[in-house]
Amino acid sequence: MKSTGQPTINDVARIAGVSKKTVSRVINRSPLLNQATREKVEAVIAELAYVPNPQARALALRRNFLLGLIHDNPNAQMVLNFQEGVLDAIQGTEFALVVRPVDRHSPSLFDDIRKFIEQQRLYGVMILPPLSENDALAALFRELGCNYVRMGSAPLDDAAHLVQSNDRQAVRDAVAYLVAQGHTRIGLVQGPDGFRSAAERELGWHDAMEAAGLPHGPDLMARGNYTFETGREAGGKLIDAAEPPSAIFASNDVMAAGVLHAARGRGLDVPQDLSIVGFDDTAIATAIWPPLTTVRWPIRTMARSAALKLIDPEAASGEQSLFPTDFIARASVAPR
Amino acid sequence: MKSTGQPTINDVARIAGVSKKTVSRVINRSPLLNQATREKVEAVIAELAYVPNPQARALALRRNFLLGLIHDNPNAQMVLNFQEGVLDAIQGTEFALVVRPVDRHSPSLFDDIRKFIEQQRLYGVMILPPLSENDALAALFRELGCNYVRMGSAPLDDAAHLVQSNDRQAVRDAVAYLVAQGHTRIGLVQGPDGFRSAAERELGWHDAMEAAGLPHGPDLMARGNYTFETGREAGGKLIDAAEPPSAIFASNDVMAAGVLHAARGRGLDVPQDLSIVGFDDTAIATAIWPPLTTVRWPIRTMARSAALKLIDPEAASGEQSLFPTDFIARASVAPR
DNA sequence: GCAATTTGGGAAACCGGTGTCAATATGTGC
DNA sequence: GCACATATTGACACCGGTTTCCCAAATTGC
Repeated sequence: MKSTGQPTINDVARIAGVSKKTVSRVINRSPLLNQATREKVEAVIAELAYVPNPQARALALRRNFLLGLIHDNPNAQMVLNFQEGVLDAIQGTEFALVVRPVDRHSPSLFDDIRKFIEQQRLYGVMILPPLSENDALAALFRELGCNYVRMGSAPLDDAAHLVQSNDRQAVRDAVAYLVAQGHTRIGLVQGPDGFRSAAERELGWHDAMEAAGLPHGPDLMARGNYTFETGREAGGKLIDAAEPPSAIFASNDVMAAGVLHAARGRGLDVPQDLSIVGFDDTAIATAIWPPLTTVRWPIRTMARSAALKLIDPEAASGEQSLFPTDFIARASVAPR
Repeated sequence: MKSTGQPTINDVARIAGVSKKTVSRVINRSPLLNQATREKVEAVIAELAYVPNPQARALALRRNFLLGLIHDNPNAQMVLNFQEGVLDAIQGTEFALVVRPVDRHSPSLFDDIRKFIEQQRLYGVMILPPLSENDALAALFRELGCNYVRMGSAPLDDAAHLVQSNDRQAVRDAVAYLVAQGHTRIGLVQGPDGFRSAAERELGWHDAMEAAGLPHGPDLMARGNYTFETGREAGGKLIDAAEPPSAIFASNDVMAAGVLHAARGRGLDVPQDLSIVGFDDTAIATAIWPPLTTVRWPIRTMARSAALKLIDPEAASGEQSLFPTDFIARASVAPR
């Protein structure tokens, strides 16, 4: 007779006058169960406020109900939105979300992740860019028999293991908008080497410039690494060129803010002297002046989809895995 | 003979030629164990890459190794830094971090949290502001027998359940800095009603103004709710006043960015015409122009401390629970 | 050299669930 | 009224660890 602690299935069984197994059947909505029995047991469950012990279930079922999120992303808002999206998906289920920030430059990265997976025996993991672009890492998950979903900006894997946005198309459209505003020299601040998203966004710029018959040589390109400071440097380089652009597309919002900073430091007015477009629509896009024209991708929805793919692959197989982006026009672009 | 799946304690015991219990003793570093036996078992463990099943351990020990993080914070960078700090603390242990974003305005907030705690049977939870300021919530955790630590800007609880920064002192110092720069009319953009941090920061401003014998009436105060937009409105209100301030302290960085925005919209130069100071030192502080003078609080260290308090209360009892802040002088302040 | 005391390690029960399979009612066809 | 199918429930082993209890071997004291 234990009075302390939460009630167990044995307590419920004893009080309801049935066997453990019957209680288990009620919990799991087994169809072969008498209605009267079910109601009797449910009444006791409600009375005791009984909640099944997930650890015991995990042990018996040989799988737990933990979803992992592995990330090393410089964009906090993005990571948090992703977490919220996962929560949308697991709301009301017995799943929980375990987070694991990592350092992608750590030499022990793979060991750390392996240890994490083996220790926690996760039901599945979700991987955020840029880690998600690492095929060796995906191979590790397969080797460990751990279900996974990668979040990406381009085809990395089969649909079952991926949620993605079409960054190339999105940037193509964004740059086409600049062209429609009369801009003919449009600079590009590239993202870092090794980021798939950076490569895709560069391709989008390239596509749009080529389609419009506009120049798109290396003198219109400068590389950053998704940080404010590198965006400022790259922007400065483009602005200081012999033939500076009248508009710049930066591969993310933070770098776009850097470009803005560089322009202002040189006495340029944005958007009159220079139009700027970013990517991500994070909080900074509306926290700077002028507010930034940018591209929003539905990260929360994508996160929900990623979690569903892990929880219930069959049900999610009908779900899309390529998500559309939104172009958000704000005051940082003016007609030429 | 199971070839698939991870090795269990039984596999180790069989191969090492000892009993389960002996293996368990090795894992738990029981002292009453022969050195030779220990080494033999350890060799087998290493060979099989055996990792104890945390679910089974959790079941047998009647407690699991999950730390929960409950938050509803508008500041993504802060939440993420906190997560990283917790990870610092649990690195190398068997603990994992489970996150749970919530909506503090949801009518089912308490039910949701109660369900979360009961379902997951967490080892302990950490609560971030502003949720951490809710005493009824703390009472809920006590009722549920769930260990908790609150993160706060002022005394909310006994030291064992709290990590805090001294916001009042920090703001007092920051405003004193403005006074030292020759400013005599210094405005305050308050944080939202009901936020303890907002109240503390307001007190700090009040302290400093009073100490300097400067005016600190309601005409120098305007309220925001920690968002950019409200910061912009509050800043506009102060600037448009009959006798506008030459410097403004905003209770967080995002609102400070809003004030900057408002100033620029009215043709003021920052810092020449208006000096601005923020609070938090989040990413936005250096992503705007001019970079923001602000106050940094050691959130990552505080998070580490919070996690330690949960994991090992005795060891952490010596730890401080009041953390010092840093004043970060940048270009958004100029002498009057 | 023998009893007393440590020390090392095993057997079995247990944590709180689930799966398998058999047992017990109930209903059906003849 | 009887053999048989079917619906409902329970007994028991099991998931992979830990704890309790106890015994055998090794060491010590005399």
